[in-house]
Amino acid sequence: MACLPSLSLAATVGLDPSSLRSRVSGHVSPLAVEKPPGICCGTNNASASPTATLEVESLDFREGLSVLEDGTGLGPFDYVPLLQECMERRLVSDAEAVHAHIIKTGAREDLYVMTFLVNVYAQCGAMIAARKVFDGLPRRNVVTWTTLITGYVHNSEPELAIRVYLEMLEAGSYPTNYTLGIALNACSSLRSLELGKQIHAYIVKYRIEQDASIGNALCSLYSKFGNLDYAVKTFRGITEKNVISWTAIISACSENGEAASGLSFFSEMLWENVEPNEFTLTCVLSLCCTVMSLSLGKQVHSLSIKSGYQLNLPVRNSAMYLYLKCGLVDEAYKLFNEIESSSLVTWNAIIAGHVQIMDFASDNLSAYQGGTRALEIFLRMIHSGLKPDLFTFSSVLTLCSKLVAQEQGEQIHAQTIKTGCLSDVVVGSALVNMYSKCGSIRRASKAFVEMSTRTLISWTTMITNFAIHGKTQQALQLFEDMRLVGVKPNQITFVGVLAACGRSLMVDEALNYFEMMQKEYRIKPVMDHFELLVDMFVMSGRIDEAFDLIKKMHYEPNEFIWSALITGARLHRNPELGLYAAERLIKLEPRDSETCVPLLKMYRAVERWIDMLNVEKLMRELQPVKLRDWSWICIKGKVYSFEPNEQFCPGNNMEMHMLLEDLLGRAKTLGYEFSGSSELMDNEDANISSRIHQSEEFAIAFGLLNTPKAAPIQIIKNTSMCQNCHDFIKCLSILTARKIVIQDRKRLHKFVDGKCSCGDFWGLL
DNA sequence: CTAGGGTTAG
Repeated sequence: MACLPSLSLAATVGLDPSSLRSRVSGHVSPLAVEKPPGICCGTNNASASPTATLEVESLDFREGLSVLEDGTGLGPFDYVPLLQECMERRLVSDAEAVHAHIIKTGAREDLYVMTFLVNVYAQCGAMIAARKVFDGLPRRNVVTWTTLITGYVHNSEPELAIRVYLEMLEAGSYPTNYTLGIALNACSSLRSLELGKQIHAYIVKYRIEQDASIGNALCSLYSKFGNLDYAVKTFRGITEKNVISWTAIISACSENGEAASGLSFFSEMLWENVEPNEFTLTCVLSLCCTVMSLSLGKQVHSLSIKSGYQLNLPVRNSAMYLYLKCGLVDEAYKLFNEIESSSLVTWNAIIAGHVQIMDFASDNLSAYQGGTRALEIFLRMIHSGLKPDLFTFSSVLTLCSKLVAQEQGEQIHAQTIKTGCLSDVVVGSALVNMYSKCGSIRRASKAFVEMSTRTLISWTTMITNFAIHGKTQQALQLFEDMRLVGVKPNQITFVGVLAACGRSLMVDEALNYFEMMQKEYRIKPVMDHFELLVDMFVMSGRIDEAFDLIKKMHYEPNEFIWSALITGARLHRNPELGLYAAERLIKLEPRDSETCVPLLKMYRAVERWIDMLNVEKLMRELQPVKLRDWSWICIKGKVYSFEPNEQFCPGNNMEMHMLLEDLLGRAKTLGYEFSGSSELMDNEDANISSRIHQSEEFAIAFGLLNTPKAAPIQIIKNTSMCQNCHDFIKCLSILTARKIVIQDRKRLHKFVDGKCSCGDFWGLL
């Protein structure tokens, strides 16, 4: 067989395993038994001591070279320290300098040195140079071949790696366990299970699965193909498990969403007295982060310091990320600032961490402050000359969606196009979400249509966002499209679908989908689904059905559900049900002051004054954390925050007040009426004759004064809007001819020409 | 042969 198989994937997959086997018949022993001394350590002249030569290690690299210049009659091993230095510095120019020198002194006759050189070029990412050196060699051994294959795998060229692997067999070299390991790795990068299986068959035939190098590679191969059971089986079969075996199985668990199993493998590993290395620790720290176990994470972190890995970058990145996500922000910053040569991953981690804790910060205020900080960090990162990648873009787009920062989001959109990152599904999905959350459903759906591939999350994002914008038909249509394409919806998809139905009070459809979710897709309903359905029943005046559903839940209903039922009971004059629900709500010790408002209204309606006083007392206790009303606006990458009746605004206070008073006057001519404070929590101020400005009104005024004419005004608010402001802002959208977008606690409001996209449920409540 | 950072809801 003179010619090599073609490079195409089809051809490599179609490779006949017998062709592999035939080459080794009669040669089982070297394959199964012989362990090569290593890829970059010597195979020949192993007795010669590579380090006992010139003392170049203490010298500067260039000086080292010049020492060599002066020397005469150098042996090949004189190059070893220099080549080692090259490996660490990873500079092609260094490698070239040494290479030239090697040619000059004739050391190129030495296979060990030349193999090392191939490895150096490969580590520098210079695969063309590596290949050239390789091709120029008069002879090669299996280590040389394996080195080249490894280089291709590490430089993301698995097709070439496989091709070289086949060339090697062709040339009559027998793979070692290392060669097979890296070849398996190439298969997993290629997503070629077929070829992997062929190599596996070969491995099984020669009974070398128990070998650590091969077993480890198999373990991670199965893991990458989502078969954790096989990975575990392979791991268990390895006779002499090393640290790498343990790390491989732990990371396999991590990869397949089995964080808890990963952690138990880790503890088993410690029981077996196997010492974790920096790879293990990094992976375990990330598992602690997944399960949000700060206490375990702290222990693992101190273990890594004790083991001498405190300076290892991945370890530090993981620890930093863990502390940030568990709320130890100062601790995380300490690590961040101490990292000297921070990598892109470091920056990505601190940005992503901030974005994620926005969801579960103890109060909204600190969440948005965290978001502000993340935006600053991102801008600082750009300023320092680092190039953002897929990870950065997806996090920052999500950040923009949470900050309702469209201007910033648009700039990032442009960047993703320029860098080619937009073709990534995750980035694409994040972009869709960003435009929608900034109030532009049109651009969101354009971005969605332009995606070349879509995942479950992409579809879910778009469906949910149609629902948020009140586009029920589009949401449901898209859901059907998604099913047609064969993508299986998940729990969250149905949250979007039910929300879409709820928005249009399509009760029957909602119930159909609810049933479909359970019967056809075997998805257990969670609290979110019940909340949406109860809400829909209440809005439709079907209180009894709401209560029936609550009784059927196999969860303890939460405060939002009782609160919705209370509202329904009050509106539809069912005091008994209302009082019952109130009792249940109070038992839950509501942590959210907004759920108490319906409670107060109901007690007042049935004249239960003592109960009312008690609830008010309860609310006063909650007040400091929850009731403070804040709004934010993001302009040119800066976030400005506002409180009600702002005394010290970031802008010109007087100008903002005057503008608001003027607008208020003109709104009245449009029929706006101030109906007293509808917020019961502001009861003290309810009698004050002058109108109180809520925080979002200041934010709008600031936006009007500081953005170009006709630019949309985009705001976030940590509490729910009151009806008063809602009416007023409808007028503002006419008076100022601007689109005004407000993301409040509960929903997205998009005010255009006096109308809001939220569907105006206010009248009902 | 083994490691760190990303997207959807509430």
